[in-house]
Amino acid sequence: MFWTQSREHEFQKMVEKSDSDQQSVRVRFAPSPTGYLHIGGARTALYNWLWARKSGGVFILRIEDTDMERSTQDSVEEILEGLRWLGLDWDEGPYFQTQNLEKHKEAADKLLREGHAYRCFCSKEDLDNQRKEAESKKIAFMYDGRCRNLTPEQVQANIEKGMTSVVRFGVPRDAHSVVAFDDAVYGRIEKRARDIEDFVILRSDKSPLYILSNAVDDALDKITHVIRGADGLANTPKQILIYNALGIEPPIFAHMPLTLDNKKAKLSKRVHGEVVTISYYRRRGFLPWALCNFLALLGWSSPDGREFFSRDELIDIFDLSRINRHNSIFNYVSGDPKNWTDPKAIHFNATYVRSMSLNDLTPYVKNELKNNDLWSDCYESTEKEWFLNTIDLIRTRYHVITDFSTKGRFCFSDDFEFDPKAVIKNLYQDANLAKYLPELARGLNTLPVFDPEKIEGIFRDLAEKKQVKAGLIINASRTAVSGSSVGPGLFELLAILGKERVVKRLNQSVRLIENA
RNA sequence: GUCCCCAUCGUCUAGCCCGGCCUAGGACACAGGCCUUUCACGCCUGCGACAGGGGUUCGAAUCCCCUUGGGGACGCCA
Repeated sequence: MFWTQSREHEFQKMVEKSDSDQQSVRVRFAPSPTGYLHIGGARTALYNWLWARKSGGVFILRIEDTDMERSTQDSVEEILEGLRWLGLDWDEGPYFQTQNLEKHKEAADKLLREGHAYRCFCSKEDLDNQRKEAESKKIAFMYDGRCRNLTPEQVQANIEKGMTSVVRFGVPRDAHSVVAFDDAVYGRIEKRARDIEDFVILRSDKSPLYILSNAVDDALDKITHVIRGADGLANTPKQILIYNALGIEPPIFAHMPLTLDNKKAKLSKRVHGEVVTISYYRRRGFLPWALCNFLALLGWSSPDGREFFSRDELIDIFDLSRINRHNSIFNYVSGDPKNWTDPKAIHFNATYVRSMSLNDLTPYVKNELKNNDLWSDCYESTEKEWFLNTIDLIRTRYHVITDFSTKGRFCFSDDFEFDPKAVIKNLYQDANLAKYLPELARGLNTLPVFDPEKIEGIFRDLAEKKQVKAGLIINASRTAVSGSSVGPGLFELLAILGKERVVKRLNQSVRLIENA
């Protein structure tokens, strides 16, 4: 009676469509907005996105916001923001599951009317007690289906008495009934119908449950491949049952193994902190594609053993069939400042930072410098060549983009810090440095061409003249001009910094030395 | 407790489907060395795994069974 003619028609169309022509691929990422976008979610989104792009299909974003109490707008924003940053652009959506609530109810009504579902008047308290008791006796609890055989008259009578009811799906109970499907990753999965309980699809307040909403939305969105975490594996037989009862061809399922922590527990912000959130990687200076590349390899491998791929290369080579079946571990150990996240993830980022084209890298560096008041527009005009040479020189030892504004600060500002250890090691080493450095500055100042070769000549000459090892003045100079004891080859570095700044910093360092 | 899934170096994994090419390959991490003005990069070397037990077979990491271990699901959560 609630089932209107037009809705009926809609489902009918769906049925016809699904078993006619081979449709193009449609996949979706369907997060629930109850928190942040995390590593696991991003990986799921990535695999869906890759599959869509590979097959020339459509990637849909659907926000499953039916849990009104826990869903927040902030969370939606963060998820969209995260996906955008990762570069996982969607073609449709974001759709919101709550928008389809009526359709979910209609599907439930249809199931009810056609005898695939029934009203259950058992109270929640009653069931909870049964469950608890079963648990204490260590026996499996499954709803016994006692309301399944209520006659229409009994149902009517209960309703008139004002009893509340939920709608349960009536799982086929023929002797050897089996629900089976071919998972694109796990292969054939079979489950005996007798091991599936009559699950609830509509609450007593008539609101649909996820298991129903999700399946109906996938049908409505004409999803062809459901690529999701393996935690959805156990739900799948139930959803297949729903599809079958609705007369809809189920999508192809591809369950991907889960990513756990090094104790094989679920990753969560609560216990692991920000390191599981995507926004953290953005803040810590990760390149979005480096993260994607790393994530892609958590549960998937290429046929040729390669690990680094451009976007297009990965899209080209990615395939559902090479997703493996065992869970992987996100190798994060807390309290290690160097390996603050999975070391392999850092390795990927560092490799991208030092090997990607300067053209692709520059926007990230620009943004980082801007955020730290180190940017100057001339880096894109008059000083462009200098800027490019500079980041190319310093990037080889950087791991993350933030390094450009911290470790690399001395290149873009005179206001940088001196590492106390470096000062002690390189500047306090020899009191004569207070004389050598200004002398060096004078020598450098005479150079008409400030290039690495000429600069080195000045250094070597001075070392010989003073009868000291060149390393002494080289290392002292490094600290004097950069504040650090580590960095690129010194002569190249000085050439980049330019005569004026070098001479000034060399002379100023005398004060530091004299304070020793 | 029931059902489902999984099992190769510390971690990510190749090999498994279609047994022999596997004294098990690669990557990260770690250790040592080379290069070097430092730190990186790079290069070289080392460390390091087929969970255990049965079968099948001339031959098993690969096939089968059991055990063990791990994960997931079992909500009027999603």
